[in-house]
Amino acid sequence: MTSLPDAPQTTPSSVPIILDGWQGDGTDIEATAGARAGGRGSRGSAGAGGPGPWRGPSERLFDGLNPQQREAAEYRGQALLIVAGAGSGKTSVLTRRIAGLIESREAWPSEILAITFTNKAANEMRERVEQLLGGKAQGMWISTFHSACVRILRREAETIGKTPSFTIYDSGDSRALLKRIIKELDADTLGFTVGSAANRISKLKNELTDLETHARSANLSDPQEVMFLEIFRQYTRELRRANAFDFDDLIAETVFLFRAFPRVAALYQSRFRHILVDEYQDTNHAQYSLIRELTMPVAPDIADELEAHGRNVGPLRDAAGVIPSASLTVVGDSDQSIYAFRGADIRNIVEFERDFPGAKVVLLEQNYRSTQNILSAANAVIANNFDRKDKKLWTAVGDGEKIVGYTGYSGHDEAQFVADEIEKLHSAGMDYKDIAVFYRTNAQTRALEEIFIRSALPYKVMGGTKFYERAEIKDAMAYLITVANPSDMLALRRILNTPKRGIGPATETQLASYAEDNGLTFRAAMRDAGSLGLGPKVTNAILQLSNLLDEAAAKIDPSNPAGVSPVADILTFLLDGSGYLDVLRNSRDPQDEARAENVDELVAVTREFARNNPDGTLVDFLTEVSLVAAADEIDDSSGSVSLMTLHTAKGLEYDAVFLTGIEEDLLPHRMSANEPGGPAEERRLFYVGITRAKKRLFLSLAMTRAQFGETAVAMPSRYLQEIPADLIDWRQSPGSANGRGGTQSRALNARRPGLGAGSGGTGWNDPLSSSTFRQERPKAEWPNRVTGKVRDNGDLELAPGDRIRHADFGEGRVTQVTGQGAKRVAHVQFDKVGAKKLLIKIAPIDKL
DNA sequence: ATCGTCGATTTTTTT
DNA sequence: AATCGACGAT
Repeated sequence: MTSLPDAPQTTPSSVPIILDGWQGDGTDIEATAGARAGGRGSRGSAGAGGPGPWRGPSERLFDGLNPQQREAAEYRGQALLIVAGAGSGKTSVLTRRIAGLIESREAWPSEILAITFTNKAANEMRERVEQLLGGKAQGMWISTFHSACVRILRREAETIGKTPSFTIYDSGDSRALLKRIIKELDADTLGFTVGSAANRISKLKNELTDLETHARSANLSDPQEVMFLEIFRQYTRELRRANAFDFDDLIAETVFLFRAFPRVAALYQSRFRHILVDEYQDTNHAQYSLIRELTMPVAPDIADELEAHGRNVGPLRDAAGVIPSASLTVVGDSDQSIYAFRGADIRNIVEFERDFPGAKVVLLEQNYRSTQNILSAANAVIANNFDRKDKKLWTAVGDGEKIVGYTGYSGHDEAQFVADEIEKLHSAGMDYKDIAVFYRTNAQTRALEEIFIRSALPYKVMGGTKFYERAEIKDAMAYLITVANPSDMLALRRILNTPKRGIGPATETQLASYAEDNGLTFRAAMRDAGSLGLGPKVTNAILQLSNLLDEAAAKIDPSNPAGVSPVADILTFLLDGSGYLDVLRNSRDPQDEARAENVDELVAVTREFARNNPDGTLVDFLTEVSLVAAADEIDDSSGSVSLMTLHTAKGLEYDAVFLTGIEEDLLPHRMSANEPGGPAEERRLFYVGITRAKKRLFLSLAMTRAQFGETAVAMPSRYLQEIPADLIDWRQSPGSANGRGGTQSRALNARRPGLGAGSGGTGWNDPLSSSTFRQERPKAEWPNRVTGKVRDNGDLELAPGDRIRHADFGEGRVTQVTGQGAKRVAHVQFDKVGAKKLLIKIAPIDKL
């Protein structure tokens, strides 16, 4: 840490003092650290380079920016909208803008609030800003909407009747709660499902409609409405009793907090002077409102109050005594809006200029990511969405290679194509980590994974069945949650009889009614189990669990003279004391072994957490875990191919991208057909996928796809025809692959008149006539058909030169064997289908 | 209270 | 195909 020159006059001197007031509950690690250090981080070049504090940011910061980017980074004003096409370098602009504000002394780091879409993006942005500044810039808030709101809510919890250790319910928890409520109310008879109720409640919260407001507008003569109201009421009540917020509450409750307590709002309004929001096109109404609240000026009387409470906001105030609103920068691209289903409102960005009169708009159209062929495809596709401002991405890097297309017979065939092409790319020198495979639905991973495992391709599935959603992890987490937040009945109920200790539903009900009758909490009732007149075995079990939890609670009690234990210790204490791990290890269910390993992995995660956050508390850990997103798991150094949904792919880029399942009913998805604006949003999703690719783009689909265990015929996606035919090199085109003659498919494949450079024909750039095609590959024996069975070849010994027979690929000769033990891989030159790599243990092969 | 079996239901995307 | 819940036997 280099020391900083004296506080510059241009910087409001109030800031460090404001920060002092933020140390209250100690949950704000960064701000606290920043305050102790005098509200600043160390800075390399600021003092050394410029002669005086009034100078603007140094030239060095803007190196390599094009004129538009530079304008966006340098503009100073109340409101700035950066319309940033895909790959146009918006992160560079944002980071330099932040670094410039700090370096020129226009702002302290603690006056910056930057909102990103994922934690990963936040961490990257923080790193890049610190890199630009040549040191740590402590006190900046760079985080997601949800993380920022949690920090605010934990700090202000008491104001709204919660404790700072409130639990965050993820969607799974919300659904579990709703399931109980719906069952209790017999609401399913009125057609309610967990999903529909969860959706509706989520929508309402995203619109900032709370229970009372909704009750006022509800039609009480409709029994379904009445029932929904009751579900909503009970759900709200249970959350309150559990001292918990759901995901949507995090945003909505923060807005309500600000609206109900202007003085609390003023703390944040006066602290954050520069607010930057990334992916603005995906903000929903609640998030929009949050930004509006934060960018409100502070009225003179409230500012007086702040000063009366010792916050020196004087230097911020104008002649009328008002603290003017913070400056707002938003970055977005309406063509990449893909979250309407969860309330994102494209109008937030489209109407930004109306919302913030006098706003400056900067357009970034030059793309630094992809080749022109890829961009031309993207432009052509998105041009079919009508009500949009025309915008054309362009690049200076040249055409690059053509897009490759492939139509498989089945999802497995398609997956095999993907695996083969990845192998080719890899042997041509491309790293696995620079390759990604995208799909519309998580269910599509199955076929891909099956083939990838057999091909011994290193891959990683992002999101999907997340680590933290596994039952054994949720169990272990429930122990921790119960310790941190004893009111959380959902968590307590989960561990009550996990592992099995003889406390069944009947006992649970007795405990609950005992608690009710005596005005106790459920936990207190457990401590009193002796006076319930239950069997000695059950009584003992309850008391044992109760003691275990109490002892664990003592370990996080700050008043405990022995000090606070690290999260890892608490977790192992709970796992040992409850016998949870022992039960898994001694189980004869083979899957339990893997579960035990997962739990061990969680312990490792807690250790890692302690390393990264020396002062991190149990609540900090639980928060972090609750707010991890699929994209956060991506480890750039992993050396594996990344598999993810198109939604998760947003904001990422890869050298080579495979877009799979480009079929009707999948992309666009069947469910989107009825939604207004659905097909347009699906097109944007396709557009987002295309624009992730830097050098190579592969589009693939299948003629038949397995779903619900049945195989259904699939049609090529309408969006495929929107790409000019000359951009795609079809290895196996839908035209021929679909030749079997459905009139529907012909209609879909027919070239619309006047479109494209087409010289007529099918419209598909078709290298294989359908007759040769079928002759070569008779439908009866699809070369890449895959049997769903998992085999175990045990220790089949193979050596170079051996002849083998593969269930799908026919006969071939082993050329090489690599790898060890269960991961032994045979390189086989097949007579008919060429070279493949196979995982010996599970490949459907026999030695001849 | 626990375990096993049968049958229903499932798949859109996510913080 | 696979998971989840309901129901019935121990």
